Amino acid sequence: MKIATWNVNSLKVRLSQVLDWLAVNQPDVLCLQETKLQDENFPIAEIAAAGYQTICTGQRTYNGVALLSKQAGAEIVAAIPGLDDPQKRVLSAIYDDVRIICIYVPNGQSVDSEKYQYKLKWLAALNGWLRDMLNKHRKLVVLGDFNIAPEERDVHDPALWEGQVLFSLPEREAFREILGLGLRDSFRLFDQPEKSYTWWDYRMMAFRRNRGLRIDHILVSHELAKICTACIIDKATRKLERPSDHAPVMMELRTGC
DNA sequence: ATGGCCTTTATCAAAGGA
Repeated sequence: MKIATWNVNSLKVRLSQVLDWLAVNQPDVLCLQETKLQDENFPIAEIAAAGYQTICTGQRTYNGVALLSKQAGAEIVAAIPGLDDPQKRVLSAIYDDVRIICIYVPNGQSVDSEKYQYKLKWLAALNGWLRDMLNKHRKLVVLGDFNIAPEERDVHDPALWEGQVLFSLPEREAFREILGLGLRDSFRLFDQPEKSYTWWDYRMMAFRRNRGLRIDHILVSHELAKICTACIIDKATRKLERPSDHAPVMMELRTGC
């Protein structure tokens, strides 16, 4: 079972790239963030023609998440219970017997902003929800754009980023606490190339210079970590014309189907 | 050096992203 995540930074702009990527990589489930589409404008027909079903929850201009899958998802959840949040950042369903939770964590803007406080509050609510979900689902995947680089090796220039949003200690601590609930960072279950990142700024030729951050993650419960066989970042999409600033991340499980 | 680039929108300037 192949499960992937990709912040596409507007599905309207990136639809042809997503369809190409599905055809080449054949994931069972692809989780999208920053679709920036209201549900009535979602390209369900084009995605169906490519052999994928859609579950989406979107809003105009900002945010928006979706699940594209070969098989139908069940028991859909589209918000963190108990968190009053109009922003569309969460979507979850069960595929086969795996509970998949797609998230788009708030960016935070800067550590002295209200958006940063919202980010920390959002992460605390996510933590509480994941604790409940892990109690109910031994086979659980949490993936998406976390907007957090967990460790120094996930940042091209840790000294430059020290204390900055995406790498500040409170954010990294929130990430660590989520792992502490009983999740593993699937990317780090395997040997990986040094300086592996998932996001590069559009400016300053950041991709060409590999000045990036690893902020998109696929976390797996301990039961799934035992059958996880690979996790890769697909940098090829970042070289396309009009790329998303994020690359897809894909993980594979040795499952029965 | 506080910019740079990309996307969206009640557009031709500003906000948000990361």
